[in-house]
Amino acid sequence: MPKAERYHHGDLHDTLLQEANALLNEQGVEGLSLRKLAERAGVSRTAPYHHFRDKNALLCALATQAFAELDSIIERQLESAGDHPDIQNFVIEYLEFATENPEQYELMFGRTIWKSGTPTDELKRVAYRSFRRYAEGLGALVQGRLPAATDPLRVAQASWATIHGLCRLVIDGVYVDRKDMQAVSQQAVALIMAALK
Amino acid sequence: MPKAERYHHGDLHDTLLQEANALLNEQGVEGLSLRKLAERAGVSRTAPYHHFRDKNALLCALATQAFAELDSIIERQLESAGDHPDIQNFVIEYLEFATENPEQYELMFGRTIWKSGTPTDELKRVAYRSFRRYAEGLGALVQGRLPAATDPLRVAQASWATIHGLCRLVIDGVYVDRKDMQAVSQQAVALIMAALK
DNA sequence: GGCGTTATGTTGACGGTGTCAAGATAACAA
DNA sequence: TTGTTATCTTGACACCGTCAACATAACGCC
Repeated sequence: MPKAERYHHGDLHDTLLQEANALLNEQGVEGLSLRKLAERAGVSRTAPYHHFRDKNALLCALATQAFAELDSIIERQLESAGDHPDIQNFVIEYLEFATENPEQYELMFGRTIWKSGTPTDELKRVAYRSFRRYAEGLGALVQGRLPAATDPLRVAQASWATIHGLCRLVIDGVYVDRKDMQAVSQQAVALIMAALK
Repeated sequence: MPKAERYHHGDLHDTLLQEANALLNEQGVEGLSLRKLAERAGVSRTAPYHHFRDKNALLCALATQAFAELDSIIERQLESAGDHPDIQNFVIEYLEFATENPEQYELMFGRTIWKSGTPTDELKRVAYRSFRRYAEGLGALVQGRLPAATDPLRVAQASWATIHGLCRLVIDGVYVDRKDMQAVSQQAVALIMAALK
C-alpha cells in the first residue's frame, strides 16, 4: 500500500519533530504553525494533537532535543577537559551553536516557552542539568583562583549571563555583525581571566 | 457633546499609546492585540490604523518611549557622574528598570521588533544613541585603566551584554529569583573592576 | 478468527488575530 | 459654502490554536 494513501501515518511523532525543525529554520518560531506543520507532514490539521498535547508541548520537545546538542558541546569542551578547559574555545563553540540554530536557541532560553508558554518538567530538567554541567566545568577552572569570599556559582551565573546576552543580541537581530560578536566574547573572557589569580 | 458619543475621538493617538502600555503591563506582549486595544480606547477595530501604519509601528512607538526612560537613567547615573560613575548603582538601577518594565524591555531589545518585526528608523536612532551614551559613560570609567591593546568599545559591549543577558534571563522567566540576580550582577561588576588597573 | 478497546486520523466549528477595501462622518481650508 | 482631507465605521479575508464528534485501523484477548 503506497505510503501516500495510508490512513495511519506510521511515524507521525518523529516526522512532526523533523518537519517542525525544518520549518523553524526556514520561517522562525513565528512562522511555525501547527497547521502548516500538519500539511507538511501530509496529515490533517488536528492529527498532531494525538502526539503532542498542544503547541507548547511540541515546542518543548524541540527545545529538549536542542539541549541534547548543547550538552554534547559542554561535555566535550568542559567536562572531559578536566581542570584546564579552553574557555575561549568553549565560548566560540557556544556562540556558533546559538547563531547556527537561532530558533532552537530561542526555544531553549526564550520567552516563547519560559514566559508565554509553560516549560515541560522534562525541559526544566534538561535545562537545569545543562547549566549545572556548565557551572561544574567552569568551577574546575576557577577553583582556588578566585578572590576571597567569591562564590564560584555566582561567577558561573555571571559568565553564562554574558555569553547568553551576546547570543540574544545577535539572535534577536539587535547586533548584526557576528565577527564583532566574536571579538566581544573574547574580550569578555579576557576580562574574566584577568580577574583570576 | 458627551465624549462617549463623539464620532471623532479627539486624542486617539496618545490614548492608544497609553492603553497599549497598560495592556502590555497587564497581559504582556503576547496579550496585546490591536482589537483589544481598540475596544479599550472605545473605538472600532480598524481605527488605530489611521494613527499607526500597522501593529509593528505601534510597538516601535512604545519601545521608543521606553528608551527615553532608560536614557534618563543612563544620563543621571553615567553622563552627569563625570569620571567616576558608580557602576554598581547603575547596574542595580538598570536591572530595576528592566524587571519593573519587562514588557517594555522586550520591545526595546527583543525579537518581537528587531527580528520578527522591523524597527522604525526612529527606534534604531534612539536605541543606538542609548548604547553610545552607555559606552561613553563607561569609557570615562575605564579610561587608562585597561590592559594594553584593549578596546574600550569592546569592554562596553561585553559589559552591556552581561547586564542585558541577566535581564533577559529574568524577564524571560528562565531565572525566577530576583535577589539572586542582584548578587550575580554585583559579582559581574566586581569581576570587571578587578580586571582594571 | 472474531471482537472490544485503544490509538490514530478525519471534518466541522468556534473564537481569536492582523489588515485591506469601501463607505460614512466630521473637521478644516479656500 | 464647498471641496479636501483626516478620521472612524462595517464588512471581509486569510490565517491561527484547539475542541467535539466521528471514522478508521491496529492491537490484545477470548
